[in-house]
Amino acid sequence: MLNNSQYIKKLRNSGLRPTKQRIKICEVLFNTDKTFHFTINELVTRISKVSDDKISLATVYNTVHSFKKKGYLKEIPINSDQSYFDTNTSHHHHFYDEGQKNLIDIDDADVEPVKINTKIPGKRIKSVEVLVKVEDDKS
Amino acid sequence: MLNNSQYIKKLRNSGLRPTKQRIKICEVLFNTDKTFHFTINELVTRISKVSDDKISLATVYNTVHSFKKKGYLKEIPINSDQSYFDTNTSHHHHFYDEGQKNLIDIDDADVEPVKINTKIPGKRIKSVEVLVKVEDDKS
DNA sequence: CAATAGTTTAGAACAATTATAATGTAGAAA
DNA sequence: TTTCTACATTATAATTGTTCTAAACTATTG
Ligand SMILES: [Mn+2]
Ligand SMILES: [Mn+2]
Ligand SMILES: [Zn+2]
Ligand SMILES: [Zn+2]
Repeated sequence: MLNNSQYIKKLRNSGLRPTKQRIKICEVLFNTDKTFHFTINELVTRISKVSDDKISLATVYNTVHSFKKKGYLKEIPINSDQSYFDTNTSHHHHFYDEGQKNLIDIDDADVEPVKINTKIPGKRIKSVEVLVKVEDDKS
Repeated sequence: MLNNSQYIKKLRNSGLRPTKQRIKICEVLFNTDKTFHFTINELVTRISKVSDDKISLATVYNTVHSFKKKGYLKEIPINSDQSYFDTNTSHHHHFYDEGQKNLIDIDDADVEPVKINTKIPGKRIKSVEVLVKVEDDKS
């Protein structure tokens, strides 16, 4: 929930020039109370809804990738057809409804620490993410 | 670790005609002690190494998809670029080394039951899978 | 056998993503 | 302010993984 001048600062601090395209994408992605998940095409649609002048598809891809590199977005491997991105960059988990193709956050606090009783020599754990697949409860 | 006539039975029992292509793919996928992960292209390579006559790419795709549908393979969402498949169809978890793009099984017994302290109304949990990202332990 | 439904195949089509190369622009230097 | 330059955007082409098509082939049944 920042205003444009704050996005400009944020971009500059990241070493990214605050172009009008990047600022617009910041607004669409971050100017909201709730975080959300999106595909590139969904993002393009959102952008076109709030803005008259269009941003080229290449720029949307470029921007999403640089935001991911800077840590402002996470990529979520759910579907091998399309990349899903997440504006929630905190450590968290997901419910996924394969039927509805619906992805819902699970707060890290709502998952008790996962104990892994094995390890790989020479490797250290970087993150532990839980994916909970759900289905309709037609009991 | 079955022989051809057992694959033929298995295929027939699944309602799949035991063609020589499907039998060959069964051999490559299941005639081994260890389960493994693969992409379609890696499978095509494996096939061409053990066989003179080639199986068309379309058939490899078709077969992998029907085996997945029959429950003989699982698809693993690791990478949004390419589909990864797993000949280990038991419930288990994964270590993933993003650097080496290396995927290693974690036995279900090596992960203590994951407690999720939240739920979605009207939905029931179908599975809980843990992805542990690892990196080089350069300490 | 002959008939038929299922299968394989080469290649076309498709969709997501990335590369290209020309044009535009933000920021710094003059 | 003007100029310069590295960075950014864009339209479009290229690439890649995957699916579709429709013709040829084959396992199975009668
Ligand atoms: Mn798929
Ligand atoms: Mn990707
Ligand atoms: Zn999320
Ligand atoms: Zn596995």
